[in-house]
Amino acid sequence: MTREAAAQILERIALLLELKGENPFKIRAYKTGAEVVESYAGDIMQLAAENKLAGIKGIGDALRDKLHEMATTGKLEFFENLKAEFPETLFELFDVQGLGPKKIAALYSELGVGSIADLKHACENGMAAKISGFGEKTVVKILESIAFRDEHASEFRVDQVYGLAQTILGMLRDHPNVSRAEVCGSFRRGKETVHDLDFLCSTKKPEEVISDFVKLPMVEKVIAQGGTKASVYTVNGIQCDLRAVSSKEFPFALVYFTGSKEHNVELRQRALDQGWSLNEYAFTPVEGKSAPAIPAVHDEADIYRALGLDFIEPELRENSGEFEAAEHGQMPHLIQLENLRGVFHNHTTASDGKATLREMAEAAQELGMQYLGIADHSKSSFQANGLDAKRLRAQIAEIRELNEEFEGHFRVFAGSEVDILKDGSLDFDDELLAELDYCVASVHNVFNLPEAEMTKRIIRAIENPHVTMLGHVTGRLLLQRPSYAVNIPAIIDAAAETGTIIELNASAWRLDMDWRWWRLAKEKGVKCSINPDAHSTLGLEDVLFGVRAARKGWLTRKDVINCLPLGEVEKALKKGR
DNA sequence: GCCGTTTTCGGCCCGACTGTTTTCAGTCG
Repeated sequence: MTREAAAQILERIALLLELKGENPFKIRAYKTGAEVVESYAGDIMQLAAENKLAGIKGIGDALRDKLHEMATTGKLEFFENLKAEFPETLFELFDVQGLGPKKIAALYSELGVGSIADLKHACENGMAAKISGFGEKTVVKILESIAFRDEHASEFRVDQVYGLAQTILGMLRDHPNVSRAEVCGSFRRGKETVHDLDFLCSTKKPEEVISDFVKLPMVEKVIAQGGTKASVYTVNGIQCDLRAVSSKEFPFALVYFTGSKEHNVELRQRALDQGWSLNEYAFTPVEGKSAPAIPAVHDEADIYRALGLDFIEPELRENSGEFEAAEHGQMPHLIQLENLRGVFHNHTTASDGKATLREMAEAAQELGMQYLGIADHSKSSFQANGLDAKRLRAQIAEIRELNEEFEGHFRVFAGSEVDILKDGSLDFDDELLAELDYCVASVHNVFNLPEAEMTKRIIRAIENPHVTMLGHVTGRLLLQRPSYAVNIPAIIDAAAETGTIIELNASAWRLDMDWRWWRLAKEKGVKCSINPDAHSTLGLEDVLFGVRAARKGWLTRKDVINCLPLGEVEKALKKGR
């Protein structure tokens, strides 16, 4: 059994015990146990199998025995028995906003609600509203949350499909009969969520490639299979399509299947203006029209060039200004992952991170970074073990001490992710903020303010001269929670005026501020910081998703402060201090 | 269920908000 599977079982035990109204501290012990199993540095399942878990904080006698059972037998009887008391689909109810263990327990025991479908039914027929503690508003909120969920039912965050996309692409490229292969569609365009993965390959033997594709180990169900295309569902319910074309057709098909539809419509119109028709296979002269000779096409750039355009990066193909830029030689030189020199906004075990300060610093160096910004939560974020003034000062001292070891070739910046309180004031006083190298200000509570009030709240925070950057501007969690009401253009204006950096939170859950706003921000002169918001050493690698979003937002290395080398970035963190 | 220890059981994470109820339980961060 993998550690992920074991951790999930412990988490599910915690949920079921909550439903049964067990001692909350016992429940927390299981949750902590799940965390430990997931993030333990070392092969915890091997240790569990060998009964060598003694001394690991958070794993006591009971969890030690349970982990041993899981590691050796592949299952846990205690969990099997517990699980059998409830329907399997019950877990999905925990995804509904506003539903916690108590309400779920009431719904289940009084109405037999055991799935989202049951829940929807019970809300619509008025039964749910009759349960004590439930009312009209609760029901409305539940239905809204279900609708939001339905709306995004077949969508996936990019982190959910990234590994799969790379694996399948690798397998296609390794196939003896495949010469070129690419992932197309919204994935290639760098969208924040996708609903399927579109693969394209060039081959002389399409049928063989297709037939091998549907037999890939991760394929669970074949939806359709023909001579040149196939659709399958993989283990995680992700739909993957493959199209096989000839080498000559490949560039045309690549443009066509990358999209967007709107981009393709404009592209085809431009081809027509030139006397050519364009489809996924070729340029063809339009009959009865005099047209220039069709040039040879070997790659996508040749197609754009033939139409008098500079190459348009896939991320920009949304028909939102890219054609004008490509026509006039104004395509931005988009930022690349390799341009990043450091990362801000990261957490450690001091608040809710899983790795220590030192571990984070080592991991950042391992990734080739020149600096690492720490920004643990502030005291109002109790749930995240936020630091109070005393602990923050101790952390600053610890960072200064650690920096001496690096002798200037690497640096940890001492920061804080300070809560923006309801009225726009900050969780720490100016005196303490002044002791930091930088400060990220973020909203973590009271999400339901009217737009004007929320906007005012955030602007007040960024007007503070100590606030270097604004964290996750809208608070959205992709596919799970919409953003709170906030006037983004007004925020951008205020950031421009005060010289405040806006974060592009690179966590695949957030990607916030959204790529759609970055061109405006850039025009106004607002700088971006691509922040992984890492809660573990692995989380640092989320900058990858941030760079994709930044590219989609037309950003270059000049727009992103963490492309600056160590010697220069410090200046960028100063804001009229 | 875990931890620490004044070695055998008491303490363990706080506060705001919402909607319901009428003083508070449940949820969320």
